[in-house]
Amino acid sequence: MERSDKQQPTCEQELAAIRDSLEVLGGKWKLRIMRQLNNHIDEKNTFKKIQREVEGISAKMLSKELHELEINLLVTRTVMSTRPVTVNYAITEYGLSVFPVTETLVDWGLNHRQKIK
Amino acid sequence: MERSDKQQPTCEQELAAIRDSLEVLGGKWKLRIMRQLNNHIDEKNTFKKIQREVEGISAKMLSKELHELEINLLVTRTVMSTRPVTVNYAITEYGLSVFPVTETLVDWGLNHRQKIK
DNA sequence: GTTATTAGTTAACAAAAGGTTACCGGTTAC
DNA sequence: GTAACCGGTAACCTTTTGTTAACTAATAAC
Repeated sequence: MERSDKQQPTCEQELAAIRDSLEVLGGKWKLRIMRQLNNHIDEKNTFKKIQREVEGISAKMLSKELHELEINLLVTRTVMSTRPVTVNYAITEYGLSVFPVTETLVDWGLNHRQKIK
Repeated sequence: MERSDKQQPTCEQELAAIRDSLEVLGGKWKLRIMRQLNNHIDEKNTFKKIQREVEGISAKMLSKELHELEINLLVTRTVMSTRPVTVNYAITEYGLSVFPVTETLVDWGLNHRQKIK
């Protein structure tokens, strides 16, 4: 271990890492929600506001997806003492790390659409 | 358009591109198959050989996934005139373009596992 | 003729993901 | 009191995804 302390992951570990990434970022809504929060990062993003702006999502799915994003430390949930009570969701510093990943997915997807058209 | 001929994709186009990427590369088996083919790129990779080496995959899924990869120009399918007939699958030049994408997924996934442990 | 091999296909089923509707508790405005 | 707004939850249904087991056609070895 002269050049680095990092172990090379095994093939199995790499496959597990891909599964982890796709589990946390995959599905129909997670990245849409993340992008929505990121595009309005200076504003208050309440549950209802997100639901209005992420087109087509139901309360059930939004609730579930936000909870999973929160567990994965990508967003924070803050109950505000307004009346009626509102809940603010915000991207975390760590949550910003998903955007380089999504960029590679965007680039590959755009290129692929050209390729197979 | 002074600095580039490329149009900036709209938000909708970016979301569509992410969907495309996840559709082509997502699911339980596609990236496993691609990695298996890439790790044995100098060898003949027949249907049965792939099935033996991609642990747990059924003939039905392997058949379906290979067909989809072929449609997306990521692998080629070649019927060999051996007896009994065998079919060789190989990654295309274009197919290699998925590996930079998978690397970012691997890196993010490995980092994320550290983060939430 | 029987068995084994390759490369699949088919049908039935189970599990996971996502959608729909109705509803709850707390609060405020009318 | 009634209706509306917020942030959900629960039950149920549909669609998508993946699994299992049985089967085919062509060839070859015994």
